[in-house]
Amino acid sequence: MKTDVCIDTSNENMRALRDALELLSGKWKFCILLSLYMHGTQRFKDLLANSVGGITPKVLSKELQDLEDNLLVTRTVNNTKPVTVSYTLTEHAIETQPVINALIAFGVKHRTKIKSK
Amino acid sequence: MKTDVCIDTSNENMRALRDALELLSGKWKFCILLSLYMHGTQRFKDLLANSVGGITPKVLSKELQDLEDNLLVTRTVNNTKPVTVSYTLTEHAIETQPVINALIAFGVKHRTKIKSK
DNA sequence: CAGTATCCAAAGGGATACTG
DNA sequence: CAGTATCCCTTTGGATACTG
Repeated sequence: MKTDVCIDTSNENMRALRDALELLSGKWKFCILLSLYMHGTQRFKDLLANSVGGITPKVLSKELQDLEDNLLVTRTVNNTKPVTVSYTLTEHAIETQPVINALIAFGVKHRTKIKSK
Repeated sequence: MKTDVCIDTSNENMRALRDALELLSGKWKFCILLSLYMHGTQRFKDLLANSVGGITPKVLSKELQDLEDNLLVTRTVNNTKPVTVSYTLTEHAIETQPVINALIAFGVKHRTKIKSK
């Protein structure tokens, strides 16, 4: 007798994948990270109006908090008048770079693939 | 005078990233793909009960249709009694492998990072 | 400027039962 | 076995206005 398919809940890869998705899945997190990669440190206003097109302040605020809680971005209040706030990637955020690069590569290839359908 | 920050809507990377996310974001798509990578061709029942823990038939059905529409999986009806259906990754699905690997790697590292908080 | 508050619509997803 | 159908709840996200 043979147990043919193992249950993936007990699988480490599946577990790690689900962890990653729980944090990063959704419409905005990767876009924010990419924007910070490309432009470096940015202010709330810049993320809102320029680099992450279409996001609203409420959503951006919430996404940035999630990223901060998970040690992927740092929030810095600047001594300016009026006060400005800067967001920067942490060292740990480097770990997301391969994911983003792979997603972009897939997006590019997928576009041409679907076009030729 | 200097235009300091470009609008990312016109950026190819951001565009590709958003395309990829539109298709692959969510709780299940990557899990289904990973499961097919690990176990090879599988039947609906196996994906449902064994390899993708927790998904319901309605959702699995819908996710598989999405993946099929986007040329990532192939659906095959087998000549058995009762009828069975097999799902296999397409050649094009190889393009998602780097994303999944990167997500898993991130998930592993992120777990240890957050634990030590 | 950097958010929050409020309100609301749509999508995602789960439980359960049912069908060919 | 491989799905669909129905119902319903939660989450996500958008519009808009407001505050320190």
